[in-house]
Amino acid sequence: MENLEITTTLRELADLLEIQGANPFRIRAYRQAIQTLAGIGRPLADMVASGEDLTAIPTVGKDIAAAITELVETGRLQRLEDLSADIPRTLVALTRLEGVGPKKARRLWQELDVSTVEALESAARDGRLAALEGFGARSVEKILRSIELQRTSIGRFLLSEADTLIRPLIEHMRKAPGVERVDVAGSLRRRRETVGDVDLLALCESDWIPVMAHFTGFSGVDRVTLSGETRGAVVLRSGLPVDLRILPARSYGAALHYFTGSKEHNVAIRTLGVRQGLRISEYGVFRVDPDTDEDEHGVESGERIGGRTEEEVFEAVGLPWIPPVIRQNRGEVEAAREGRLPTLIELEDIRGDVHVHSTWSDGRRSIEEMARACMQKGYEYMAVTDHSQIMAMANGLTPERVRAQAREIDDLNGRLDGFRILKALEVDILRDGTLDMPDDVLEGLDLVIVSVHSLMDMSKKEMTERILKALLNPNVHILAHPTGRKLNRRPPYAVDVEVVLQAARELGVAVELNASPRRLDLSDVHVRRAAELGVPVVINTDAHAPQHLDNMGYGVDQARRGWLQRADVLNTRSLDEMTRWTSRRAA
DNA sequence: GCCGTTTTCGGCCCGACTGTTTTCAGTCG
Repeated sequence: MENLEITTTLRELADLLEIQGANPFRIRAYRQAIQTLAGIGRPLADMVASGEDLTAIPTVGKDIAAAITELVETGRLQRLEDLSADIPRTLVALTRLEGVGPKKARRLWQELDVSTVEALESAARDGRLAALEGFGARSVEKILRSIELQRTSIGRFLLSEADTLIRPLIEHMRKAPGVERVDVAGSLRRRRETVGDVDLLALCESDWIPVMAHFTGFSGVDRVTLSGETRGAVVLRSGLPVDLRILPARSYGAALHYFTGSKEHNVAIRTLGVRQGLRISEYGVFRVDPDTDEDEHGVESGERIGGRTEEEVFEAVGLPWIPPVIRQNRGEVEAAREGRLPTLIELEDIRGDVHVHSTWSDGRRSIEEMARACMQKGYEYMAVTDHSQIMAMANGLTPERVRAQAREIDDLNGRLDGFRILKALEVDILRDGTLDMPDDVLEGLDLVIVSVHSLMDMSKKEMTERILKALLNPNVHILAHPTGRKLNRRPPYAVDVEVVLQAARELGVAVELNASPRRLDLSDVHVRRAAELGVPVVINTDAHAPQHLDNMGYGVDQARRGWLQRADVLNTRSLDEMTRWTSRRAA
């Protein structure tokens, strides 16, 4: 059993306990353990198998260790099954809606007999919900809006989740009889921010039947939805649907291209082929024989002129290989034809992370630990950007604590060789656009990030003005997670991104591409626009623990989807260039 | 439910905001 499955199960248990009204600290204990477990790179199943003491993991005690062991060994959790006999598990889905928490979910169930999102929607529409004490017209409206959003994003997995969930199946398929290689295609290969399913390709020149049996026989399979000779489909226990196609070498590149998509990109490529008398399909590139009747076109009729590799497919239509991340039919075919494909930024180009939290606010590790983790990545610098004081829950910094933190950073900078910690803050943009920190404090910092964490329901006009006002403060360098969205959870707040980008250009402010897989904010489209406008983009992880620094790759993927090149991204610059840029605004 | 002692029970981050209230519960971060 995967770590993600274990944490997902424990999370469901915690959610149900909360709806039940259990001791809040007990629930917190579960959540803290989930948080810790989510950051553990090693498979818990291995630790169980080798008899390691799981209670050695901080926040994991006797009971949670036993739960993990039970899950690994039996695939089930008795206490969750007992609990769900009393409380419908579907209530958990209600708490995913904005404005509905455990208490309201419980009341909806007990007082309206509503236990599913569908039933809640009916109750909202026929007036029963508004009649319930504590609910009014506005909350009904908010709930309906949230249901609508959930409906459009339902069944989609975060890119990071799909990466994790598919890995064991790929390893499994690499051991299938006669399989020479296995590749990911589809939206996962294109690194889309969320994926609905995963497409796998397997290269096999021998008998395919045992390969398909190997696939459907994988231990993580919940159900098999399709099992033919060349194509199979399963749903994993995690809910992730996976398609497999088995192909011979002569078609493999064509299939990889075809199943990588996007659909729109494929249409563009096929159209190019048609003009040159070519038929391009997942089986290969074929020269159409004009003497052959239309209905005599078998899948492999005509002269095969390519298909072993993707390069052959592109070459057949006179193009260089196009990176999967930009195969969106957003100009890449034309750019390829004209020899002006971008040289996309790479993870190795990144030289620092300038949005990192520490235990001074809501981070989980000290500044030194975070800095050492950055050094291990080969970075030259890191900015500590703890929260400002209005983020009370996050233990935000007062001006006094900012000064105290500066002394700690000075000390560390004196000790860390070849690395620099920048004194910085993530300052909240208040309702009126002023900043949650006096200017004289900001003036003493190396770097100032500003962001919105409250009052996200403002009108577009108000929110845009609020952010613009914040950017006008000459101490501000970077606008973090500019739209506030959380994938599959919360829509972006209403803000005119174009106006903000224009202002950023005028004022010399950079915009962040927040690399957290849950945010990836700005979007590919908006970062591309930023680069087009000449607004520097900075890719940051917003790390609250060392392992979050690994999310940089997700930010880079997103940047690549937005066509960004190294020069477009601020934190590809050296420390000297970076400090020159940060001191420029104040000058 | 976990942790750390005060060694076996008490403490565990809490302020802002919303929508509904008329004094506050619930949600969010």
